[in-house]
Amino acid sequence: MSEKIRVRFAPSPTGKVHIGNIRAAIYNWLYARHTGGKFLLRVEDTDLERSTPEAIEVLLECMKWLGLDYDEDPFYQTRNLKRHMECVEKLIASGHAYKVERTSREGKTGIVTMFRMPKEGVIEFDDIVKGRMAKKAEDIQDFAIVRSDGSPIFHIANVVDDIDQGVTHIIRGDDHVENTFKHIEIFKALGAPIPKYAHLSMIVNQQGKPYSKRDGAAFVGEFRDQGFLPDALFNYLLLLGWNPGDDREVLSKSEMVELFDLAKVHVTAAKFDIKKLQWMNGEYIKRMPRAEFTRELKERTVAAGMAIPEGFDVSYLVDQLQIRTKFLSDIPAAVKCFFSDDFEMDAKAVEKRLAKEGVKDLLLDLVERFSAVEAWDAVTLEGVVKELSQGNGMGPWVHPIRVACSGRGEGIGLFEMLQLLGRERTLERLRKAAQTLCP
RNA sequence: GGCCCCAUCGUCUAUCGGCUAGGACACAAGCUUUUCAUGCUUGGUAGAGGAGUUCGACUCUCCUUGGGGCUGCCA
Repeated sequence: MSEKIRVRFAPSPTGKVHIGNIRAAIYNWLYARHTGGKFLLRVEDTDLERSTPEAIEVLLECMKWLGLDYDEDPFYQTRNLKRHMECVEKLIASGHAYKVERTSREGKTGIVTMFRMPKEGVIEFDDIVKGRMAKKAEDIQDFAIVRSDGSPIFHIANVVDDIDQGVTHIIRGDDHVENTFKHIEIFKALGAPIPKYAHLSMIVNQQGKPYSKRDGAAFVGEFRDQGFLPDALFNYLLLLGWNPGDDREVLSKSEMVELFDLAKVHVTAAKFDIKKLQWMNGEYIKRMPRAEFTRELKERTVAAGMAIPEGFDVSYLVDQLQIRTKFLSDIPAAVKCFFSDDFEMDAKAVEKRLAKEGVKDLLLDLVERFSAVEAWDAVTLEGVVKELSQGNGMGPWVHPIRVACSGRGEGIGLFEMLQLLGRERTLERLRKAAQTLCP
């Protein structure tokens, strides 16, 4: 590759980063890393209302969270205003643009600068993902590039910035294909080389409409808050429109970089499937280094206002919990029964497992039997229940114990849980449940 | 309305003319000696419709239908 590849991610900061947008960033990043090119960031901050320092901070945070490191300093569109206007002057001087009085949709009348599209011929380009694209020039109207208040419009700012940043490949959303025909003419009129284009399909909802916040979490921050891992989100978004050509799905960053091929990106829109993302998240949690999961467990426990007592076997809990965890944010609820006596009793579980005839006696009987065991460990305790069940299934004992001791119908292995709880607390909870929750 | 793009299981997809159409998620059943999970096994469900090209079409061409995008002094 003789030409040095330069791609860019050019979002306008609005305080939230949409997954469709960040997927474009991911594809840009991967393409740059795969080809050894540069991944540039351009902040299109011309909407001064929304492009606050906070909004920009959110954007940078999201990129950092996902590991989308960029080369060179961020390029701020507002700082290139002078160049935009210089280019507009050039276009006017060369006859490619003209001023005219117009009335906007809002009814404001003023002088705007229009770009003059050719009136005949065909504008065409080879899109790396969509293939040959062509459109008759006559089908595209002249369009405004400077507002009546003198500020440059997206089309001119975007193109001039791409020229100034030396962008060679523009990888962006599908919704820009029509703009591309316009932008190509601007590049030509300015005497600049025309970059290569790759248009990415959109992420859509179950109805096939563009995926929006109405369809669920739509912004990167929401996924983070829900406990999704950045690498899982990254991996899932990548797979939404690209695959390595074999059956591999969970890929490391280096595999992604090595295998990514822009030409194999799909043309069709992909429906967002939260279920598969959840599965992917579980896969990533399972593969998480143990030390990291342990750290997360400790941090999240403390952050939820609980303390881990001295001598508590965290390692054993990690053994039990890591493979079962789908969301790191589920950790506090999953560990609460170990670090607090003030855990919620799931009403449905109580109804189903405790509020039944006979359960009270069963629990009290267990208290007695458990009191008698010498060694308080999972194997011994399981032995006790196994003996009681006489090979007919431990369900009748196991479920009430679980609910009585943890308040929930699901969790880590029951006897492992009792071992972690310790004799005193287990007996106490069984007694309490028998007395207060059973008929 | 005009212009552009798209079309394989419910979903993400493999297939670059030979297919008994493969994998993953989800779902169902079973196993892991009878808990919650994990893991494993098994199962069902797909090429929008119609012409054409070809020995042969999911793969190529055309039409129809359906879906999406654009058509701003938004980006």
